[in-house]
Amino acid sequence: MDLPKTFDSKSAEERWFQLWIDLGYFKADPARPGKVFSVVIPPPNVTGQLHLGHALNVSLQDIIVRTRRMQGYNTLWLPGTDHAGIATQNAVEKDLAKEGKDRHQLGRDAFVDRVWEWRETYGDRILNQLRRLGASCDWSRERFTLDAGLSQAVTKVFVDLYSKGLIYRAKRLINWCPRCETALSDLEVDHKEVTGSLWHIRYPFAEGSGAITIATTRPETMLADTGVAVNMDDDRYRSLVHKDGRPIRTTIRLPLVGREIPLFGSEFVDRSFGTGALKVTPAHDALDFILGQTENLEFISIFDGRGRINEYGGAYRGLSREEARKQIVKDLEVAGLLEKIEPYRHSVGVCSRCDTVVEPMLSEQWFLRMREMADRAIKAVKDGDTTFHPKRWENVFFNWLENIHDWCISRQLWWGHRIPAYRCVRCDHLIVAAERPSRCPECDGSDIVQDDDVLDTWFSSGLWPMSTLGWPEDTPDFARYYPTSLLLTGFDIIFFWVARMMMFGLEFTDKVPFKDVYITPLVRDELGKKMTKSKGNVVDPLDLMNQYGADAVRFTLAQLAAQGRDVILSHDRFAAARAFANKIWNAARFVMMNLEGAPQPLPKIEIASLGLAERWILSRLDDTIREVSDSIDAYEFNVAAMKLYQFIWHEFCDWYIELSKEPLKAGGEPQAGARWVLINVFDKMLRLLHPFMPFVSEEIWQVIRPYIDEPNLAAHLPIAKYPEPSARNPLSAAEELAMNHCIEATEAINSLRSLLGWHPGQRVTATIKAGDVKELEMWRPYAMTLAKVEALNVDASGDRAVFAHLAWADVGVDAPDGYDFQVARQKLQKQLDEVGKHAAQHEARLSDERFMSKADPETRVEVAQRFEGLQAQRKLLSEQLRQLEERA
RNA sequence: GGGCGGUUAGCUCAGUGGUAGAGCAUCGGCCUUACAAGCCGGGGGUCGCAGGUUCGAAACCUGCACCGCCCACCA
Repeated sequence: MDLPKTFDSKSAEERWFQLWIDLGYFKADPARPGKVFSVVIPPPNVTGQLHLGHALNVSLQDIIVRTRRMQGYNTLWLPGTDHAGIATQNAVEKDLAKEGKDRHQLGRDAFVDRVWEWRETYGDRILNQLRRLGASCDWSRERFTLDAGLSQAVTKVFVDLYSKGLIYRAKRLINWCPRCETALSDLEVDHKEVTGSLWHIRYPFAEGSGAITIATTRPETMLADTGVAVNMDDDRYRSLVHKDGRPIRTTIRLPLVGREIPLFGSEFVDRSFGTGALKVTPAHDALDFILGQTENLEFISIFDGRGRINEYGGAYRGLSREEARKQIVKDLEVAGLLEKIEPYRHSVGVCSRCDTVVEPMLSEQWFLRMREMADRAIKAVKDGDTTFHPKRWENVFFNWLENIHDWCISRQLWWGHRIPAYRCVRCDHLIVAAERPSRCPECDGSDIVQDDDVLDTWFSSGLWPMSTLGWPEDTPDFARYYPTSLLLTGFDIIFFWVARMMMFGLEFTDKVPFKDVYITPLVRDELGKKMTKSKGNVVDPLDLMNQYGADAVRFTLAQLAAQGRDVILSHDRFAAARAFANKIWNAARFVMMNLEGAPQPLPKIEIASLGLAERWILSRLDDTIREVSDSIDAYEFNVAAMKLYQFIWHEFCDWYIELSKEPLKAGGEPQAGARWVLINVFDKMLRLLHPFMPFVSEEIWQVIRPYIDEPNLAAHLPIAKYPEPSARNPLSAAEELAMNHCIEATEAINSLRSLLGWHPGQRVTATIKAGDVKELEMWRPYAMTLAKVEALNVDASGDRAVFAHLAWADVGVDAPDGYDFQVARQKLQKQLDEVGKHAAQHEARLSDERFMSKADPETRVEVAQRFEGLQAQRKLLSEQLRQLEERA
């Protein structure tokens, strides 16, 4: 069969993926017997656009999922998307803004309809992009966090946690985003360094004269000040808060407002900061909130939901925080109370979704008590029920859970799971229930309204491994596939997601939701920078796939995914992976070229009757099978990828294909043997490669498939049996050694020729003589063990095939005309020095009593052998040098 | 302020106690009927710095420097 000269990745991707789906290869069946391997995908946001983080994540998952499936596991990889409450709502709001509208103009119902429309339009986009990568999910089981079943799980969990007393309602200081107009959890606040100012403001005492100067970065919040604090040990202020060893209170008249507020001492105040005096705004600052509680201060909220000054702000009412700040500073200056302004670098909290500076606000919200659940999650990991890879992430996990605060789970958004809490309009009685109650159990009133708030999007994500499998129903899927085998995700959502799944899983099923957690590194650009839209350094995986093919993208990401490292992109690597795909493709062309007229399938051949080279490559294949599957088991994707690369390119292509040319030409038994080995190795190799490069492997495998002799041979690679190494090594120990020496000797000959300046370009003729092993001996004393072949006359033009023959033979080489003995002599001398140095090192070691008594015996033998080899090499190099000098 | 990770060839990275490695780049030589997206070869590294442990350290320990990240209520 004729194959085109280069591999067309695009057409292969389109053809095979659809076919695999149509044939149902990725469909999981809980009724099927066998060991289970189950994974739920970290659901991308519906608004999402595929980025390299997804590509890495999905590639690695697909590698292990495809491997397990081929290994015969009952495999489920469940895909889906997350409604991503705040993110999606923002995206749709932005879309609306283009039409000059905002969500309030639409109203809640119309807005939510609009988001659903958005979801219809874009929700599948990212999943299609994952398919483009070749993700072998069971696409018939696709889930969405707002699906009916998943929503029921959310409701059940909320109601249960409420009845257990773990969910409660409380008025606390929370993070408020004035743009999104919702509460945020601590995790949803990013911290950003900004250059602001430190305003020094004089706060006059209420009685008598004088004032205390406070320093603040937020003068506008002074409208809500209800106290001023100093450190009680601060000499400057001690007399103001202490008298005769007893605390006293000095009263301050708040400028611009006129309210009287107390001055008090507190250990929380840092004497060295600013003036050592702190204005206290309990309703708008976390530290001040604590001070307000301990000092029993008044809590005044000065901002409305949009961050504007509210009705308590008097003349400043209606101003934004920025406007209020300007105006207040100006007014203070006019009043002569502004002492000075210093530039000051500090960090502010911003909404991680819209970058708006968040406002700490006093607000009544729903909270989830975390302590007990967190302790259980910690214990589960400590007990080894769940293991992180790499292990160090466990410490990050522990650290967060140990210091966990209660989780603010309510959001004042419109897009998400509505909180199943209801209130009787008549008597204000609160009812938390799965179904809307028709009557108030307290007053029998029928006017009942549901809580307007929705749940934090991570509340439903936290149930993902359970809810997607049908929980709380006891479905066959849930029974069979929960707990899942592996969670593969990025470290950035360990807190948001991994920890919460652990806690919910343990709380509701008494089981960890996953046995292993593989944490992927962060993908960075070529300069090592995090890829963000604002930096404009985002590399689109779709572009990469178009340029290099999906296989090359997957393979490269696997190669770069060393544990514990950031992934840094390198276009060279993608290009190299594409070249690799093409290399395999061309190897396939070679094989097919040489199968003309061969029977289908090829008749089985006794391993023992095969030639040495044939048995050698089979032996190397066995090693590779072991190494690749072990590496995958250990989640060392980069190691597995490198082993495959090395074997396929540098052993199979560079060596075996060259070695096979001779027997293929010879016909008869040698040809049949070589053909069988080519097909056999290629087959196994493609099966190993398939999880990494599904498309090129399938494309080729289909072509060679008719020649494969296997009972019940699978129709396609995704369901083909994963290779296992042969029970017995096809090579004897002696043969293995000989073959390795053969390769080394060949490389040595090449090296020698280069070293001595006999470049292939000079077209020297080498005469290969059976029986005379001088030249090889020179380089490798153990070359004596090489197999003997018939004498050949070959044109030594630098071809691997020719050298393969050289390696099989004993070589004598004559110097060409015009050979520069001087240059050769210098190079040889350098080589000799090098070898001498190594030999001396070894000799010193061997004569060192401490080494001989303390090193383990194996090492001693090894060193002794190496020393002997070096000695022999030195002797022969000297001899060669002597000869050269003689001839010169 | 606490914690984590990194520092190995020009670049991107493997290497966890025994002669410093790979890919890419570079240089020299090859169009050789699978593949020039290829083949053969060369050059290039006091393994961030300083101590320590050890017969032996890139690797283990201590300290330091620089880069990056995470957590934290310094106004």
